[in-house]
Amino acid sequence: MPMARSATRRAAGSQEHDAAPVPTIHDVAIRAGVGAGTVSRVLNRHPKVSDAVRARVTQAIHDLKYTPNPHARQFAGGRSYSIATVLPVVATDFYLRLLTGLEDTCHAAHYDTALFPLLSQERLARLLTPGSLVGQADGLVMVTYDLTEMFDPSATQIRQPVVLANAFTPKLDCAYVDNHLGGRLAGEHAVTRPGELYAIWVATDLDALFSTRVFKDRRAGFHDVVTAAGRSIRHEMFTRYDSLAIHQAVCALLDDAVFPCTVFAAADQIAAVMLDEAGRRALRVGEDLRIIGFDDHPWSAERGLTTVHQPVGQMGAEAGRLLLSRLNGYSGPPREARLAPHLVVRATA
Amino acid sequence: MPMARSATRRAAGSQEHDAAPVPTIHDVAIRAGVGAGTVSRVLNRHPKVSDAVRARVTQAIHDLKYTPNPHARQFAGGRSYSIATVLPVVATDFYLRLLTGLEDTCHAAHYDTALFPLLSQERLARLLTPGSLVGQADGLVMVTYDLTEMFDPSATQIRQPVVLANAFTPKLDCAYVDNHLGGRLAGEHAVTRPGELYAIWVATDLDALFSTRVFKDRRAGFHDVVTAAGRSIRHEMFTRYDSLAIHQAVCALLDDAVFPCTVFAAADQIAAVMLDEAGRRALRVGEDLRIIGFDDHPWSAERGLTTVHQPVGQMGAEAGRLLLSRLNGYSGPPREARLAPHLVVRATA
DNA sequence: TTGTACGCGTTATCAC
DNA sequence: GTGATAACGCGTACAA
Repeated sequence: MPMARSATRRAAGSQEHDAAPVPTIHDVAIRAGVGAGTVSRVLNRHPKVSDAVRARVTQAIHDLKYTPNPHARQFAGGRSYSIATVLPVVATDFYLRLLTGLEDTCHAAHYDTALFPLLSQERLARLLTPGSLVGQADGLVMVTYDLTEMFDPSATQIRQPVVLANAFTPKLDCAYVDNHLGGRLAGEHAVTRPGELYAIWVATDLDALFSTRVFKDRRAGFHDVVTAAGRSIRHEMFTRYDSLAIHQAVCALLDDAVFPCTVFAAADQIAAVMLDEAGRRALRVGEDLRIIGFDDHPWSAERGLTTVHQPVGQMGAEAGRLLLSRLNGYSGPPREARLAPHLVVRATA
Repeated sequence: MPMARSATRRAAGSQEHDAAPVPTIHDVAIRAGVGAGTVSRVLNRHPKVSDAVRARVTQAIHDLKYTPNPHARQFAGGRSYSIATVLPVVATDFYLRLLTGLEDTCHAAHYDTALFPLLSQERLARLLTPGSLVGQADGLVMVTYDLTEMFDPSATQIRQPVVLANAFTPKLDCAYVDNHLGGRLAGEHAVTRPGELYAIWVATDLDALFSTRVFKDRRAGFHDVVTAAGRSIRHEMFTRYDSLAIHQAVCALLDDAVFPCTVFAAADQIAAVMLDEAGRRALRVGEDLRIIGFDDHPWSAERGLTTVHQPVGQMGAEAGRLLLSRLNGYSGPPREARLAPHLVVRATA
């Protein structure tokens, strides 16, 4: 007869406070005057539970401050209700928007998410091993970089479903923005403006660790349209995505630009720096200097930036949906959510 | 009689490949011709296992590519062998060094680590809840920010031992560098140099979300020494830790600096930008302009930067050691590892 | 030194 | 609609 057996469990090495017996599903069942199975059904939103019982159980859970033991849960053949997200450097608006979309979707389905930033190759290798915490998640989202490509499949011990966000491969579910189209949209607008054309791109892959096609696609799209219009780009700059490097590239471009001109900056972050610098140089933005960005971050509207809008939050949400679909049993061929960007014309171009 | 029962388990929603039955401890036991308990003992480095048996088991583990199921492991009353690290923005040399030290120590003890970057208040609140992945770790390292302070203890559902790295509180185990001493060391060197004194600090706490005493301590130490020497700082700048903001602060400082002078930059990152800008302005570094940094990153030596060396990797390692000690049963009062910085004199000052 | 048996908290499959 | 009960994989007494 199971009684106060819950009073036993205690995390190893807990600081001092001895009490705080972690309540179990049985404790809840007793307090609610039902069986453990019923509590489980309430927890898992099983449809066939009477409202009265559901209420009693919910109340008991609340009273006892009961939280299901995630390990026991996963262990019982169920799932851990956790999703691992592997992504590059975290502190940018882009990833913040993407993660918000992703997490909102996952949390709505009662999944928790953990972030695994890509810091080094060595760390990455350990990440993709089944013993690691990534291996314990029910599913995996890889943002911007398709890590499955970096290892031969036998070494890659990934057992969970994987979806890619902001990247594409035919082998996996993907949620991504059509960057080639984005480049074309920028190009179509740019060629209608008078004067010279310039562009600043983000140089990735410098350390050859990871690679993404995002900026290549934007550039290809822009080139296609510009060429088709019989125009050419007077000068293209490449910069690391670091605000000092961006500043230097912007200055270098403006130093020997011929005005009037239109600049396509492959990211709003770059466009913003160029706006600052243009102000410092007393250039008339929208006349001498026209600027088209890419991203449409919340602050882009405030600054009057003409830019290519990316539905970033939606991309995260789609990635979440694709993964949840797999977790709910879908096992067909890979699917994709290709999202279309659109141009937002404001004051700068 | 347990046989191929392992052939049953399968992650929900796995992509396609049906096979790959995940081996269990029983499979290993059978292959090695021993009991399951013995395999467990080998896994947990129990001393009383004969070398011969240990070898056979190890071989079987290798052959089967067996990995213990972490959930089952934790569930059986053991530990999950995972440590959660909560930290601010990740992509700086500082955190890279710290994490390296921390992870090396933890991995040596067969613990895996997961990173939880602090992106928003909302995310943080969910992090500290027992159901979240952070709650599943055996222990917790909080870097730079003491998150336990942000919530009243009843709401903070942290059940695991916590250690602070790069921060201090008397309530918890801490590994930190004596930043006040670091500031004093910089000050003592600075006052021996001719000319004016300047300083650039990092302004934290701007959004009042988190707070750290790190830069306050450096400033206080520097002030103490400068004042005691009967000197004063001609001008102090504050900058966000973002390379554009840093660049602006550096330019502003140099724009109306009186030379010769000595500048204490509260982080090497700032000192490096100042070195760049000084070169651009053709200032003679080490004569017109003397620069003292703080951190001593690997690249600081190459640039000849005089700086306060912080043993960052060691700080991470000490944090790991303190946590492992708790996990191994220590339950006494909080302990601290206070590490001493030291001045490294090179060409710039 | 090694094998056996039990229990950890939860979900799922039965009967009812 | 609900309550028993059998797994799930591993650690660990306890017996040998």
